[in-house]
Amino acid sequence: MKDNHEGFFERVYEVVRQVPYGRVTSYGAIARYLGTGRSARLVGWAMNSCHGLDDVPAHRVVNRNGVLTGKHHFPGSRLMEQLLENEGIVIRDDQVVDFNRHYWDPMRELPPL
DNA sequence: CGATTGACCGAAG
DNA sequence: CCTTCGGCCAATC
Repeated sequence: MKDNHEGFFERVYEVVRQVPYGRVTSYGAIARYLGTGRSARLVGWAMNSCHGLDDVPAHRVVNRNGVLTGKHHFPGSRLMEQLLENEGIVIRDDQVVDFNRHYWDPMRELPPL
């Protein structure tokens, strides 16, 4: 509880870590929650560094379209899809079915900064 | 310190 | 509908 914001990553990780089981969120939503808003790419960048962090369920983070954009970065070919389906989420054509229903908005669920 | 990039988003052609 | 472009911000080369 002191070096929380060593970098932008830690802040992203913190939000992703709070994503409940069986839920998904988007990069833009996290970015907006952090206040960066227009820098959703930074969130994706942070995920690039999330390799090795088991506390950061990157598979629960998709783009605003509900498409598993980062699935290509996961080991294997369909690990991300399997992880999501393992949580009860249905994936079809690399896309989350009923994304709106599984969507978890940090701004809506988490308290404001 | 300058230039590049990156798992995005949104708009425009 | 699909492709292209710009922006925005931080980390990396």
